[in-house]
Amino acid sequence: MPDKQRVIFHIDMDHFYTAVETRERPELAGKPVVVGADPKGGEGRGVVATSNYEARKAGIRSGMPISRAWKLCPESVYLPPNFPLYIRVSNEIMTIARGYAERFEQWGIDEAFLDVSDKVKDYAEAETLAKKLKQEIFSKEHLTASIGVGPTKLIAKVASDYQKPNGLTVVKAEDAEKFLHPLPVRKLLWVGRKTEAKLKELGVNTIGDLANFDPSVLTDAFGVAGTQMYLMAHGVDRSEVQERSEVKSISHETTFEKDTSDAQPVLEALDAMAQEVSKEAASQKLFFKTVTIKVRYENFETHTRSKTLQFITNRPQDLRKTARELLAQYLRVDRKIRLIGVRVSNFVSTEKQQTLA
DNA sequence: TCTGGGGTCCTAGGACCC
DNA sequence: TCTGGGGTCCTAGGACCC
Repeated sequence: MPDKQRVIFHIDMDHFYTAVETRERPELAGKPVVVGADPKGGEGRGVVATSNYEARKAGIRSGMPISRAWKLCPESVYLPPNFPLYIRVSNEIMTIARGYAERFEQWGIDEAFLDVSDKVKDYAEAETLAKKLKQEIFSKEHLTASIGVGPTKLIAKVASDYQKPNGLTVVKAEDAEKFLHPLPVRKLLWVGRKTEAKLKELGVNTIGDLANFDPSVLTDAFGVAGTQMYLMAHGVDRSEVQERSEVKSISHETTFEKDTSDAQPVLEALDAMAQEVSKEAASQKLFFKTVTIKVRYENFETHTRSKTLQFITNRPQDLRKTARELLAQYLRVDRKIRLIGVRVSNFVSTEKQQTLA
């Protein structure tokens, strides 16, 4: 292979939550299924986590308000997420996939990057290997995956999304720009809704437009991200497939069923979340220094406030007290609260703590 | 359309230290 | 007197990912 091209897989499970639910409950097969918030007859708050392909035919998409999904397709089956189940299945799949890779990087619950450069001698072999991985997952888990194969993480990621479900798309380095350029910029990693809108104002709609744009203008408008975007549009992405290191923060947040300016239920929810979060930290043997609370008012205005303690702790009473202090200024009779959250970060693990001691 | 919950990373200003 | 430069940490907000 010229220039020791890398070979990277991006694997993406097809409509993961609904696929797992349908596997567990075969009577759901063929029906539109939505996993997410309780629609409550169209009055529910929250969003769609995943919809299967039958529900997508009705226009239902991830991230859509559940009330809108209900209007589009009330006859769909609506299920609450069963995360313990999804995590168990995810772990099994990740174990299978990890076995194919020299280096492995999990990406969310149902995606992963694999560096298989040393496992194959060319892209034909890479394609065979990807098929084998899909096959093994299907025979062991009865779930389908889409895989993208490319010389960089970015290209593999875009490729896995190119044909879904149950897809396999292989893009060699020499075909990368031809593959990317017709696609909308939104397909690029890190180009979300806001960035897409700003690019549109500049007249940039496709990845090809981006590749032909003045890179210094992009850097002025977007900083380092602008430079990265320009390189990505040319298929350049030097980032490595890297095992995720330890967790950086632990948080819980909750949206109230009804917005409230009453302090009591807000404080009760805060205390309960503080309890949960400190328990989670303790179970991972982590001590934290920084506490952050989050408040969202009914108009969606969102604030965070954090405090770094002079000591490390994972005691629930320390978290509760700090969280209450941070929240106090946001409890106002004239403002209704929609959501509150608690996060801890700045961890010191027990091992490190022992070294310090 | 009316917007979850769990995360990561970046930016920018200010404090503080040498 | 009217003022440095570099480094690190803290804080608040925001974009993005699944």
